[in-house]
Amino acid sequence: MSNKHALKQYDIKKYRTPDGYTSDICVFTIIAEKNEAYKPPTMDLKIMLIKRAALDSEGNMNIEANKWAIPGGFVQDDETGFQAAKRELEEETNISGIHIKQFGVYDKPGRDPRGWIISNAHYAIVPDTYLSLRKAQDDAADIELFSIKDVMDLELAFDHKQIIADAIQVITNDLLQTTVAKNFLPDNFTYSELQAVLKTVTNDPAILSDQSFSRKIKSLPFIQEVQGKTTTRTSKRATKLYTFIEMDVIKPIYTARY
Amino acid sequence: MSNKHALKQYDIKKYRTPDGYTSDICVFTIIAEKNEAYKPPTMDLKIMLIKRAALDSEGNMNIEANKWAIPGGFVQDDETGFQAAKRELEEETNISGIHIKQFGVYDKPGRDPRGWIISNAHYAIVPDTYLSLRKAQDDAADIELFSIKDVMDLELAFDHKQIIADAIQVITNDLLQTTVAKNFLPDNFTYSELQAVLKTVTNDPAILSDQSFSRKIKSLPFIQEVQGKTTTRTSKRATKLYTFIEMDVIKPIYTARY
DNA sequence: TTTATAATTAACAAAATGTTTATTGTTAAT
DNA sequence: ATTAACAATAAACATTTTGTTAATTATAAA
Repeated sequence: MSNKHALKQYDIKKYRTPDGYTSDICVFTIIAEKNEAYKPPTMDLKIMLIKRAALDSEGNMNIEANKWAIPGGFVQDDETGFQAAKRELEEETNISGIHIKQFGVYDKPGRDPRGWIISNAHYAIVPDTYLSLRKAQDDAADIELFSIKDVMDLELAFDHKQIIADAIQVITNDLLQTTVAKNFLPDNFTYSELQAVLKTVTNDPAILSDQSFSRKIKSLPFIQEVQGKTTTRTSKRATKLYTFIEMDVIKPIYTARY
Repeated sequence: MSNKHALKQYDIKKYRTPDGYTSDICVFTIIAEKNEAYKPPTMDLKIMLIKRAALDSEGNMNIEANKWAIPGGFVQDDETGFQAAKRELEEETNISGIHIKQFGVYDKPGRDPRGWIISNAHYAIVPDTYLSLRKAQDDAADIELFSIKDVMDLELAFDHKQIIADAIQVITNDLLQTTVAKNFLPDNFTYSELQAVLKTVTNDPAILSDQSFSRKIKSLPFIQEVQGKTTTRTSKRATKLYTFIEMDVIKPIYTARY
């Protein structure tokens, strides 16, 4: 078998090559909904979509026109899909340091009517302020934030419905099982701000309960209390601030409580 | 920006296309090392590698010759990378129903000297019996199982060292945070068999302790005791058997104990 | 001055875990 | 036939953690 394998690998021209390689990005942001003074925030997880134009630059009917789609573009031959995602997103938002993670490949034959096009899919976490700003600047008819509760009801281009469904699943897992939530928060945050982020993706009673969560946060090894600094963002009373510690955390499902 | 985006997507011929799209597979198996009668097994997580031939089918020097590599091959234009992985693996092992999961894309320019080749990487879980058999059948000089503790010391082809390192990280996470361990086990297994699988990737004391683990397994919602059936595989005394229940499990790191 | 309210602490019962010590059932050795 | 060995459990109990409810604190706003 390994000879067969070697043969296959060698004879490169035998194989048809893809017609394109794109990098696509599910851009998530969390907006604070009822952000009243001295109140803990209520948050909602949103995804940014762009509306495909009716006509292309040459005045012809555009493919998948008027449908909502995730942003993306072709990967250049001097960059990785990850770098392409980063480049495109930084062009889009004018900010750097965005958290991006690759989560899937979409390559089903026929997924794009223009040819055999491989999509390398990423998700990105963008602080709310940037996207709200961006939307205000542009005329913005073609860019919109959708709640993850609503987005599956839209008519979406290509196989983007599947990509988005997968992205929501992955970011939900990551928010709960990694420290990626830090990318939705300021460096120093209150327990209720972290709690609000987690509440966008879980109903776990231990996270929903203020008393339990504010007690628990003190014993988490990947979170540290910031000494001598408080805020009144969420309460009239000065509130303790916390910060994430860089650390890999893996907790087996076999040792958890049910 | 969305116009720029639409333009980019339309003008497909402007972009260089990849020279190839491959599907590569890190094949993991767990072999029971000291499998004495009436003893709980001691297991070791292994990865299957193939040795690249010195010469190709035309008698020329092969690229990356004599180095160890993960199996893989080109994706055909009528299949997905996932299907290609499945096809290649089934050709290889002659078994079906293998658990396969996509975990990464490797597309760094220059990663393959033959051109711009995108690798879609998967990991597969194969029961030990099959691979041992296979190895015995072939002359098998070119196929070998390496312990994940040793594999990083080998000279590996292309960027396979990175791919393997990532695969080990991913399967470690998955073994602990999902029910994927079931693919290493018979349908009905004892607590010590499951424990042996988990011990290949963790030192968590709650998993290492026989008493704790055998007590805990009864309360896990995704594992069920098999009524009226026992085995003496691991002990002289008849031992209870368990089975996995199909179920998604997510346990937040924010509610775990530390 | 009072009210309202977010954050936090206190208190305590209930549940889970760590740990040590028995018990059980069976094979293999004497 | 008896006994030693041993994996799998169960039992017991101290310790830790959690769920829950109630109090306390601090401060803006009425």
